[in-house]
Amino acid sequence: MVTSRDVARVAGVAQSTVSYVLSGKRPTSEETRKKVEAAIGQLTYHPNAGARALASRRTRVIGLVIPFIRDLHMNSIMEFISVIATTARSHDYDILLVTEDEGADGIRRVVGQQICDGLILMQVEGEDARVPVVRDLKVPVVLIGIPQDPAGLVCIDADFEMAGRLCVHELSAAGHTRIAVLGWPAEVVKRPINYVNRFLAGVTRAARDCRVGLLELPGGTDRASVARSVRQGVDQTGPVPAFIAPDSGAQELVQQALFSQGLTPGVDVSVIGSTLAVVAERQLVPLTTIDLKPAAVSARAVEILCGLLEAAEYDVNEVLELIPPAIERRASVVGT
Amino acid sequence: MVTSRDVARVAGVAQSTVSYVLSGKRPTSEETRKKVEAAIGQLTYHPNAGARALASRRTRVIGLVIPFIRDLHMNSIMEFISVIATTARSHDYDILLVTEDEGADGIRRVVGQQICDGLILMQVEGEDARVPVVRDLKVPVVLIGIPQDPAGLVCIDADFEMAGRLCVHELSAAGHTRIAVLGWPAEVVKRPINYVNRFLAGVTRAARDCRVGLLELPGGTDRASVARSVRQGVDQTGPVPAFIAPDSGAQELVQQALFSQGLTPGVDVSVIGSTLAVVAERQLVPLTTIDLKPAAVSARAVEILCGLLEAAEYDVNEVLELIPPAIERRASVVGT
DNA sequence: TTGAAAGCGTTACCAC
DNA sequence: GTGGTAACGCTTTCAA
Repeated sequence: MVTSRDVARVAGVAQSTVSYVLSGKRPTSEETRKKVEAAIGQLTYHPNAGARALASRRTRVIGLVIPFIRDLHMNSIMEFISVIATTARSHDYDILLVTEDEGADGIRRVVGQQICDGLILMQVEGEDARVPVVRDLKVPVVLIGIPQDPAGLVCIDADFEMAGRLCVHELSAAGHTRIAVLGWPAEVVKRPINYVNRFLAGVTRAARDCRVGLLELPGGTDRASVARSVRQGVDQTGPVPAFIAPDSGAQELVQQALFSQGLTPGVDVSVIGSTLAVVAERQLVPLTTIDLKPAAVSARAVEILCGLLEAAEYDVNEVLELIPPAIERRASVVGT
Repeated sequence: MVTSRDVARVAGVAQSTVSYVLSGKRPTSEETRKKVEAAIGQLTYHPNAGARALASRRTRVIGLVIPFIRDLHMNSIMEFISVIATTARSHDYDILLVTEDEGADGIRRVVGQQICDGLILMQVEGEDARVPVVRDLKVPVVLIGIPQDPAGLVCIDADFEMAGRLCVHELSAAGHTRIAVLGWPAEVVKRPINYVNRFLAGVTRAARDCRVGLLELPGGTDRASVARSVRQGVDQTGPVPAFIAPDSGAQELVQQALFSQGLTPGVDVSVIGSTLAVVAERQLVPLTTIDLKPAAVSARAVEILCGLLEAAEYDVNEVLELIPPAIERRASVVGT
């Protein structure tokens, strides 16, 4: 392995000078910098990460705690990871995976071993076992998702409350006076996942503000239960309501259920969806969608953490940042 | 930070003894081991990863080169990552992410900086830009997927050839004499992805062996083109053929297309699928499926790499290991 | 503007 | 079976 000593020898300077040229932490003459850079290129020198971490007490690695695979929203998780890794690299950080099934010990281990400088927690839920662990860690941590008690923590998430409001306002503006909102599947709802509540709170509040009638229907991931809910909404007395399908998995099923009721979304009935996932629209009639911007959320999480890591002091103030969703009109929403 | 010196002081032994107790690289008396372990527990000591890497020239980190997000098979990618991370941990290794968009430089960087001891490359294609880079790296590398020229490389993948054969044999045994096989979508086929060819080679060979007629139909990810292909298969003169739907994304569409032709899979027509993905079966009539065992493939990749890492010598012999798929009969396949 | 040298916290060799 | 100590390759302080 080629070391900074080799570079120094070739460049005819001291080893420390090589270090300073690389870090820029002290001024160097144009001449020596050239010499050092030439030597580095010639020898294809890469500073040894372990030695650097040992001496500088900084690893330039971020630990990413990924959720245990639970077959829900796996593709969205992949997008998060991909964006996080890329954004981290643009700040000269690497990503180390910590699987959730390692639990609290896993988190304490990577911090204890000083394998990474900080942590990002993905998919933080209302009552998350990881939260108490990270709360009194002496490294900066950024949570994606808002736990029940975010006091003293740095959290970021999509603004689900706003997403709910946008859905209702969009439909109301199109002339709808009755809206049916499908719930999330039971697997999601039974755990205390805050974004569900935040979304529904937004919907409820906007419905009140816009004076539209609200019908909450059970959600599901299977064709039968979604079809049942849709039928229930259609069978109400009065005009056919507009539908809000907040879970990406259900959107396609909603379409199909409506079609089989003789209703064409975007023509006879309005449907609006909001999703964290890169929903595969290929099979769908394009519709208005609320984009919760998972990429923006992930990128911002990294930016925030890198900011904390570069800062001199770690005495972090509580942060709660919500990324506003974008509304994507891919087809006009019609009135009933 | 608590160091091994602190542990040594508390335990009343030499620092080197602490190291040896941890590594087990030399015999220790029961008594001192107890003392050291007690001190470690009491102080919650974690060995510093950087110092350890520097001194031992081993990081106990595996670099995982993940494919650039291309919206195809993202959930299967997530399963791979999850299993790889978990398996690596069970061998006391951590996973560092290297995104494919960092390219050759990214790979050379992590190896050069000695951030990791070895590499796993996911989703290796026929002509893969990463292959020439890793070919002459002085760290062990395991490829998931078989490149055009696997000479001198350690490769592992699902046995797609066998999967193709199994599909045909299964249908032939059920009495079918005509089989229609849907291709992969153009996005997949236009790149030289070897597994597609391997699967089709298996199908072709088995069709010849079993003397069944073979009809190759274009694949697709949209409802229209899949429906067109299915109709084409059904409209042939003679009995309705059995269908092979190798791509997970198309399976659901095939079902729907058959239904709308008045054919019920498993009753009027046979369909067999093989998939790398955790296919969402929720909307499907359960059918016979070829399970390509992505988890087994990923776990084995890690096992192989760990084996190479623990071995004294790195002079790796070429390896090409194929994991046989499992056939899952979730409904009987009927004859035409 | 630059060089010399003292750590950083391990591992592993050499004595005993 | 155990202790002392020289690396490992870098960062950073102190002198010049």
